[in-house]
Amino acid sequence: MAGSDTKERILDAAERLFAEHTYAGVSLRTITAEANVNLAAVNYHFGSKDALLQAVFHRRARDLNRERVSLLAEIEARAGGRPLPLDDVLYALLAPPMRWMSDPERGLSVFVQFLARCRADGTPEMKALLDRDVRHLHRFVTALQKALPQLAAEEIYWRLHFSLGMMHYTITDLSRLEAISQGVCDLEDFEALVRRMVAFAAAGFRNAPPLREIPAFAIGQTAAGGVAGVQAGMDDERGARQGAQD
Amino acid sequence: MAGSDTKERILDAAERLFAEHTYAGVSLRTITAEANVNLAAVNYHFGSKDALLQAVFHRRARDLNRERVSLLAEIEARAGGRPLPLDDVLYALLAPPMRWMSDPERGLSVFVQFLARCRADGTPEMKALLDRDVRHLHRFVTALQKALPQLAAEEIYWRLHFSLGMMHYTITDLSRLEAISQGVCDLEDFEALVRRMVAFAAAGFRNAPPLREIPAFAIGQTAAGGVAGVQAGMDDERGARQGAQD
DNA sequence: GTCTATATGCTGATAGAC
DNA sequence: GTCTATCAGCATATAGAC
Repeated sequence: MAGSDTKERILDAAERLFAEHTYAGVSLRTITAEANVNLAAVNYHFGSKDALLQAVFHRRARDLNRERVSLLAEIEARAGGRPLPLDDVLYALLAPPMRWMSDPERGLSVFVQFLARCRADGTPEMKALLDRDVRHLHRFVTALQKALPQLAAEEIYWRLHFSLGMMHYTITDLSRLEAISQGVCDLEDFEALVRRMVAFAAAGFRNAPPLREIPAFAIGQTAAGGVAGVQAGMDDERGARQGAQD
Repeated sequence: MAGSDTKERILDAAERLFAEHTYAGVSLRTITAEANVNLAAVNYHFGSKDALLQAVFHRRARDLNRERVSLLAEIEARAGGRPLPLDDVLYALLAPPMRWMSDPERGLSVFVQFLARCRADGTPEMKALLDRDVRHLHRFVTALQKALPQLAAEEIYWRLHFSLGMMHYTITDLSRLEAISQGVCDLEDFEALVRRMVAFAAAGFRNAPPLREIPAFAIGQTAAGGVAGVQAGMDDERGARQGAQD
């Protein structure tokens, strides 16, 4: 038990710390201290910090993939030859990571956050690991086209991108919504969250007009200095005041 | 010119490198080499690496805030006392960072990515800096309520969150869409991108049903091992195969 | 497998010449 | 303001006792 347990404890600690503090932001000393193992154990069991990162990834990626395949298959089977129900396809796309996030034992939850953090990290190894998920997304493109046959492929891609953004942001920045809503939104009810997310995305897929029917916006075209800037993570009144030089 | 130019060059280099490689992932040596200045210049001009980070933030945050305020004001003025047009409010929320992203001189573009990266970074200083943007978002909550008076506050918060996710993800992970669409989507046309994004979000705001009218999903409730898992950044077939142990 | 001790290099920060 | 030289500390990784 001893050896295997050490390995698992290292993986757990690394997963959690990487998810919270970035790959470069966590040292092996921090990881081994958190895992209550000796510093040298990481290099003994994994070879290097980089190899540890990949081990954290691969430990759960297999289960994730297996579960995803079964869910997709279930939807196709239910539909028979009929067009796929849009809401179900979007549910298959968005629900699984949300379920992982709500894992009461926190293990899967941490892994999902770890993966989201990996996307944000700039290390080449990370990129290489994550840039391989394109093939899988093509399954969803196909499924979405079966659900909305009249929609052009370009529109499918963009709306899929927007839907992934909703999910990704929910994984990484739910704390921000907490700060905004100040208790109005129940952030613990992941079942309701998934239903809201699917409904919002489905409405976008179904009801957004194609590009040619969207009018150009006339706002903010006047001022010489360009248009207002507001951004997800930074347009902060106090921050901007601090930044002001007058 | 010499001193001020050095400061600017350091800020430019730090902004770019932090955006790409994380705060912890970039050393002062890398920054000063990139900026073609002496290593000691950072500590002379800014005091510390941490202070440099904050300086990068504050350099452009003021302009960002100023532009945002003027755009919001323009929309309110155009509406007079009438209810605000939903699409315009969403345009005010989503368009500015997209415009910054499309800055041909790349300076503003890098800053937006820098800010998105800050959100992903776990350093306490970052968190403190970014957690102050809540007040500004309340303006948009109010504006959205004026645009959709019948919508409950809870729904407004969630849909605002989803819309911010679309924008945030577009800033950080547009390369993924490029990989998926393989040339079908034009990622250079930010004006079209903004129109698509606003249209998708507006459709979600307008047409998504409230929670009580969204049916629960029956998929994936059967298997003992839980439901499929698919996530934005990781469900990779090859990766999962590598992770498999059989 | 687990530990201590250590090798080697890079980190942020500073002192002091110019 | 800019440079060189250097500090003290921490990083990853490894060698070798137990």
